[in-house]
Amino acid sequence: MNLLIEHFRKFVSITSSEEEDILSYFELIKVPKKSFLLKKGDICDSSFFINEGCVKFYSIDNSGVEHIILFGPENWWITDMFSLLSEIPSELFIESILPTSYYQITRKKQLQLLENFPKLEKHFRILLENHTISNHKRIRQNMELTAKERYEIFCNRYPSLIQTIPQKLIASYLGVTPEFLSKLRGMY
Amino acid sequence: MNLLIEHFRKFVSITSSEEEDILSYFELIKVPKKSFLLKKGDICDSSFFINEGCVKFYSIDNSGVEHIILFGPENWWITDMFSLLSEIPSELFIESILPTSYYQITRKKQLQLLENFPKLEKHFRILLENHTISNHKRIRQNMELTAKERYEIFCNRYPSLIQTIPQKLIASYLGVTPEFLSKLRGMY
DNA sequence: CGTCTATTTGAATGTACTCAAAAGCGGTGG
DNA sequence: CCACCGCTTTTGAGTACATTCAAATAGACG
Repeated sequence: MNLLIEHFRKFVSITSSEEEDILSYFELIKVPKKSFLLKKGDICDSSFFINEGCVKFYSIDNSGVEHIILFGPENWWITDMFSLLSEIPSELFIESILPTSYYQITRKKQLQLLENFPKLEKHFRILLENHTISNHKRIRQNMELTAKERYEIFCNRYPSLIQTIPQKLIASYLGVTPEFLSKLRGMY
Repeated sequence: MNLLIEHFRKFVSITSSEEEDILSYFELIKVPKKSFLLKKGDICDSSFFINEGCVKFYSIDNSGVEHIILFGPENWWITDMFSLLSEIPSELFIESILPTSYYQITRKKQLQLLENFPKLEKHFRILLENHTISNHKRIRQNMELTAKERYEIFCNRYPSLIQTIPQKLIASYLGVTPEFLSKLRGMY
């Protein structure tokens, strides 16, 4: 019962004889919290599949403030696509916020994987389609809703994260200051 | 010299004998401005490639305010991926803001196209990758920058749109009121 | 030319931010 | 086991960015 293979099986059928072959393209890595999978300035050459734990994908603006673009919980696929494709140094960070294990695959190996298992093209296309849908929702919500409404939606959607991660990370994801989020929470 | 075929040729090689066959999956449609390619409540069953002109992709919030998620100028690929994939009625609108011609392809035909020209899978994957990069930039900019900074970036990036489309649409894209954008522009 | 829409301007308001300080909480070492 | 340290969360006062509403002006198009 491997999470990564199960993940592929959501959209593509994989025989048990293929499993091992596919997994050989990946490296399984365990890290404690506060470990960096990617740092600003690095050229991102890999994609990551979060197997256990959670990472944050974020930027740091000119004033030194952190902005979380998205969380990568279990079962999430994450990379800095811009740096990965352009081979330009990344402006972003990927960092574990819990003890985390993840599968890493370099771009080169990913391309080989797709050569050898063309049916996986479909899998990655579907992932990207779903990701695009989420991004549009996020953009809409940031334009249409107040911080309070966004917080309520976040609580409903990620009840488990609320319990396990610091409020200031949620504030950073919602695009407000931790102080302001604290005030919102008081308004009930 | 066909824009759509040239577009495919950016990432995938297409022989001249394939051209006609590929184009047969699409329908070329011309419309005046203020025509709807998609309305809220419709199930989106097609994707659109903008050949000439420009469309806006937007939502209308509970207060009746319009929020532009993205512009689709020439050479742009656009659809409501959520509705297209889920077959749930769309919450979004796609509407021409200039006289526009576009290629339309239904989901069904697109899947057939991919069956018959599997190399196009790669093309659509790359499109989605680039789209994902743009979305992340947009999310970052909305969190990191003030309205004024976002406006300046928009002017630099889409100088041609500034000349041709109403300010209020730019305000809607930037996520500010038209009145406030007008004030920003006065501050030079 | 007249009508409709877009843009500008101004005053009052609201949402969210900054800075500062206090309170709470969790882990670590003595 | 408790005391202390560092980090997170809360609270408060003052401020800034952006909105609302209203009205005037400018532009576009039949």
